[in-house]
Amino acid sequence: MKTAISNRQAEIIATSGRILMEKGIKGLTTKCLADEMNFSESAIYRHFKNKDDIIILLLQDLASSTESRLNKIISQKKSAAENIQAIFKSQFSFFKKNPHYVIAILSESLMDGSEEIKNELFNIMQYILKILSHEIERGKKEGLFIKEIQTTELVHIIIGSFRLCMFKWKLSDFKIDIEKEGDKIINSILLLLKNKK
Amino acid sequence: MKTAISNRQAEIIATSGRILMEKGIKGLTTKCLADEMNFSESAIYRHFKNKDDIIILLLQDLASSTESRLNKIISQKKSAAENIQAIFKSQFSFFKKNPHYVIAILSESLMDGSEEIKNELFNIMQYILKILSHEIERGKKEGLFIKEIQTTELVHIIIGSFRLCMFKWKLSDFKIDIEKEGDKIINSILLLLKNKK
DNA sequence: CTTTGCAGAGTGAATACTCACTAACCTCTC
DNA sequence: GAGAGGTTAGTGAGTATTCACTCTGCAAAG
Repeated sequence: MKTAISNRQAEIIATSGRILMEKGIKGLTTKCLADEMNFSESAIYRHFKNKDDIIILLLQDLASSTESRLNKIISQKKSAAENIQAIFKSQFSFFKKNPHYVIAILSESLMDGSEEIKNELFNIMQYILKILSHEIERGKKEGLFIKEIQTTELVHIIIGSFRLCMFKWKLSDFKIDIEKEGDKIINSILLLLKNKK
Repeated sequence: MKTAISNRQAEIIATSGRILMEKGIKGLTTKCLADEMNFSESAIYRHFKNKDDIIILLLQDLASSTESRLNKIISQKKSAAENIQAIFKSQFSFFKKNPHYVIAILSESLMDGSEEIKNELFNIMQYILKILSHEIERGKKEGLFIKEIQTTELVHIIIGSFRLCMFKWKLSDFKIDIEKEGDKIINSILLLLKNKK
């Protein structure tokens, strides 16, 4: 399905990322993209069918990089708590290096957009949900996490906290130290999850 | 400061709410608003300086109704846990009746919009933050909530969970039973907050 | 001589907002 | 109680701008 990405396409999605950071979703227009690429608007359409396809490629990039990154972590088979911590740390450090993805993930305009884009966003969310659920179940079986609360709810609380971190970070124009703030939240959550003996 | 709202203005913000539900933020255009009001686009400007002012009034409505609603709850001086539960229940039942506010609250386009709109959204968030912090501090003093985690983090976790509820609800096109789902989350959170003796 | 990569000019649709104008109504005065 | 003067709420035709996207043509590469 996935055709190889040309150099030019890679450049375009990289530039799109930069624009996302500088001007937000609304700033990501074909005109702006062409300006930043130092070529004309019409040149874009030599490399992409339409604007949606640019965003889709960008999200596919995020999806595949997220999956390979997190799969590596959970394959190490440490404790559930350690894995969850490692997942969060990895997410925060990755987004710190690539904050433009946060703009895409939190964007309602993308969510309201084309069906394909929506699916890409869903896939990413579903994947995170899946591995978090798995780790929590594992933690419960190990007797480390409280069993009184359903996994679904725990995952909800974790993801909600994570998203709010991202949201606050974006609101601060990415000036907050997200790794520091994120750490605080992970540790608090892990403390809450701990089984009361 | 606040001048009295005319009937027409009230009608316009009510219609805006309906449009928000039917067509989302993107659908809330002056043309659409005029169509739904059965008058011309220009007539809007007899009642509002500009489109932003319509949204500001809508958010001010939300703010004042939220404050009076929640102030009543916390003034009853029940236990912190009961208050937090009542706050959530009140929020969920209010939003169930007025789901269009959820669209406004979760909207990034509004957040990226005018400074005044952003301030309105901030005020609402700040208010919720304030009363939740207060209740949690109270719960800690009463010895009901765990003291090992800072209030800031606990509030973050609670608000994050709440926002994710809203987000999922909106994603489902408001088909999920938000009061039921919300209840589950409140109870889980309150269980987590409980002091481990 | 065909494909690739681009430029330039343009298109149609949408958007928030303005402007000149008007019909209906209210109130005061003679 | 009839006109004068003013207000209110509306119309319809526009404006400037922005947006994604298209069409035609051109130059270089293979």
